[in-house]
Amino acid sequence: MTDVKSKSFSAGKAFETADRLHSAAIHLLRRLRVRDRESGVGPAQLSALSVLVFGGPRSLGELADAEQVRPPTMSRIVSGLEREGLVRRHATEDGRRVRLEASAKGTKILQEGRKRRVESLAKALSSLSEKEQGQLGDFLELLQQVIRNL
Amino acid sequence: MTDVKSKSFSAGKAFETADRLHSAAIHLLRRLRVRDRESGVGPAQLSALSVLVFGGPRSLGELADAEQVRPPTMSRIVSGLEREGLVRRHATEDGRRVRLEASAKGTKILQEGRKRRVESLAKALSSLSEKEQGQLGDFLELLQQVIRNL
DNA sequence: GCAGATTAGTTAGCATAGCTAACTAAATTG
DNA sequence: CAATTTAGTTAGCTATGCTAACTAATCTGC
Repeated sequence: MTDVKSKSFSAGKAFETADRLHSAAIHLLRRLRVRDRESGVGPAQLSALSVLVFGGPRSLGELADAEQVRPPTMSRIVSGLEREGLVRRHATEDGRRVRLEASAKGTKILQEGRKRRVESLAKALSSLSEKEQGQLGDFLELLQQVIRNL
Repeated sequence: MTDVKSKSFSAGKAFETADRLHSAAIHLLRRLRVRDRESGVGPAQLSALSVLVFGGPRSLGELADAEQVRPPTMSRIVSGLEREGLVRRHATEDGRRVRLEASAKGTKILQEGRKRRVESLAKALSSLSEKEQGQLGDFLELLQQVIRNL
């Protein structure tokens, strides 16, 4: 709040940017959750399923790493997905590892969720100019880079 | 993925933007949560406290609206904040309503959390050029607008 | 001015999701 | 082949989300 000029990014600006990013992420997810709940699949399950659908099969540990959660957390998320028939466990040569794969049903559910999400988003985006919509894509590029470095 | 050109925002692009926003929000929060956990205050509590600190005192219902959660959910979040002495309940003329106010301790804890968050974010932002850092602020403006319309 | 309706908040009970600690089972290593 | 390491699960805690059902206070209409 004080300290107006530092090397390249003022402390006040950084504080504000951090808070706004934090708040924006929280509120965005709360809104999207409303639509996602229609699928009967929780947000963590949906996100994990998305990795399997778009990134292909992998082990539980790899999925936990991709989702930045601990193995026990991912173990339970996968149990839920398996119970609903959205993901299948397969044995591998390494008897400790499991190979997780999205089922056809899981892929379908995920794509339906995407459809609902995009409906909400498209509606929200309609208030932006075409140019701004393009900028949003650039922003996401930047944001993804920031998150990777976080 | 097909349907390359629609009126102003192709379906494929909208799908991708929706997914990327969704995924970015999830992963951003997971990362920030790591630092926020040091405060011993959960993410929902921190977000609610932030509204009281920066937006001033208000009723439980108003806070629930601001945070986009149901009253019972906010009631419990506030109970946790009160238990830790970060928020105080005051009576109002309307006997049904409570006036929620951040305590000095709550304000201090929030600002410390901000500090930790901005440390992480500043580190992540250091990989961006100065110009990109400026753009990030502008794009946040856009994102907040999208969320308000969601 | 009081009976009934409305409004604010809480309580109870359920589910998901995060964690650590402690366990099992399988593979690797010396 | 014994000891260590690695992969995953189970158990148990906390926090957050919801709906349904409750209490208490205020407002409305006659």
